[in-house]
Amino acid sequence: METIHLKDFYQRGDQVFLPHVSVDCVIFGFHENQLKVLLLKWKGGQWCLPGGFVKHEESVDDSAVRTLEERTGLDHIYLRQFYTFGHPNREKGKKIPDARSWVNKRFISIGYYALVEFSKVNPQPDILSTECRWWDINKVPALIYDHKEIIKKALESLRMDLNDHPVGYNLLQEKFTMPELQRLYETILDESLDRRNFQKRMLALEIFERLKERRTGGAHKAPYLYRFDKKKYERALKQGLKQGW
Amino acid sequence: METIHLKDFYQRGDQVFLPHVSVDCVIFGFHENQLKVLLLKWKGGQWCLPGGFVKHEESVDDSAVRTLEERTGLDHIYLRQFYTFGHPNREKGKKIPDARSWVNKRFISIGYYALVEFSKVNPQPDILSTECRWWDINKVPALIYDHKEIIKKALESLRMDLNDHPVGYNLLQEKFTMPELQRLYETILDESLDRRNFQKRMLALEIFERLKERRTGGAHKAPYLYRFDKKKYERALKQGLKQGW
DNA sequence: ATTCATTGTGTATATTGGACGCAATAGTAC
DNA sequence: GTACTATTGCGTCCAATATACACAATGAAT
Repeated sequence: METIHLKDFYQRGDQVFLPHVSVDCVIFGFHENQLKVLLLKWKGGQWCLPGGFVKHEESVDDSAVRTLEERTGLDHIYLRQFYTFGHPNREKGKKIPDARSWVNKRFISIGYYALVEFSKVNPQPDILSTECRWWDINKVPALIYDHKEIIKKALESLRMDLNDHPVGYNLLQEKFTMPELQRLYETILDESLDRRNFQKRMLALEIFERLKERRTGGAHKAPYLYRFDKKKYERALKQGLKQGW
Repeated sequence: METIHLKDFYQRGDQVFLPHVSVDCVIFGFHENQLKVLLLKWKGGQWCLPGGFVKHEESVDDSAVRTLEERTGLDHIYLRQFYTFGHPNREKGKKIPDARSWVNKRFISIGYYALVEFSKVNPQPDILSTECRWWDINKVPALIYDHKEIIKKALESLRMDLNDHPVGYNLLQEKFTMPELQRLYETILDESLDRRNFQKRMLALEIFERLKERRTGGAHKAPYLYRFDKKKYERALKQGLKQGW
């Protein structure tokens, strides 16, 4: 994409990308007890979700992965498709410089959300934007199109998924404490949880490994550090990780 | 669609429909204690899911609704988008008569599943097919493209949704008995449930109205008839219909 | 050494879920 | 009509789980 000139992109992008189909990514991060989303500042001045288009021979998933890698500098990101947005007027107020461009048509957008380790991300704008940075989930600015609705639905999906898929650790550093994991859950779910019951519940999943290290430096008793244990996780999955019925 | 000639559809359908975007519907029915799906016999001879294309000014949801109404003769059907399929080779072996047609390109397909009352459906083939009929979910024939995978994912989604959304009644007639509802759940979930606990659990939802009538004619004690009560349902939804956390 | 917020672990209670008992009932057999 | 049988409606008991809460241990600050 870097080698494509903007003019070419507008005029002949449809030779590379499928028309009418786009991908939008809601990239979640967690920093200073706040849930964040990564947004781009569109050259028109407004903010929007990082997204992209699907190459003619590329899978939609891969398109999302490519967008993610380009915006964050990371790979192997936790990614999940959650909904496809297809209202004909979802891009109300669309303003594309080149009126005749293929980009100036109606688009169906496939929504993905991603969970990333905040501190590792190196935000990079794309060729259509001038800035890329984190926003507090409660303070996102006005966004183009239906992107606010997409974020809303992504958060709802994440909350639902959290019930039966303990994926929250993807938002934390490799080693983390139970209090840190709890703050994360509380922030995502927007409610406070009992410290002791939370710990019991998480440990009952048997997908974390407790290290001998502790997080020192805090003003009080040093909590243990934990690490996600993929082997334990896969074993737990096979046993059926607590689901309905 | 009926007024469109097949030749026009292949040659100029892209003036009406978005290229590269399709909708596939997994229509579930329930009959004689069997879960059924409605399939079409493609003119090439193979079977496939009922589906369609999205008009330029039409929402994707509406496209699914249109397909549903055309294939079943019903409206106000319970419908849910569950996944979008976007692998570039998902239509391996595609054989479109007109090789140059827009239909002969790659398609992204948005998957919906529908729950319908079996006895009310009047199956209708579309212009690309010669036959439309129900198939037992366990006996579906070879299907084109990735349609078998789509059915599989639809069933998984239905099973998941059933945990927190008691939508099963959509598959039954207006009045039904608890044993009938239980057979339905057992069929969808593919496991047997305790009769008494099932009844307790369903009635605890407080979304059904028990009628004074009973289902007579059976060889034994006549069970009560129940009916879905939308007002109760919406009240229950507001109270939070049993979810995690 | 004392203080204090925080952590690790445990218990007591309430709620839910699953296994099962039993009387009532609608048809069948005689 | 009477006895029989499979099914239904309603209930109880026990285990599993979830929730509320108690208390000692810890580590930095004073």
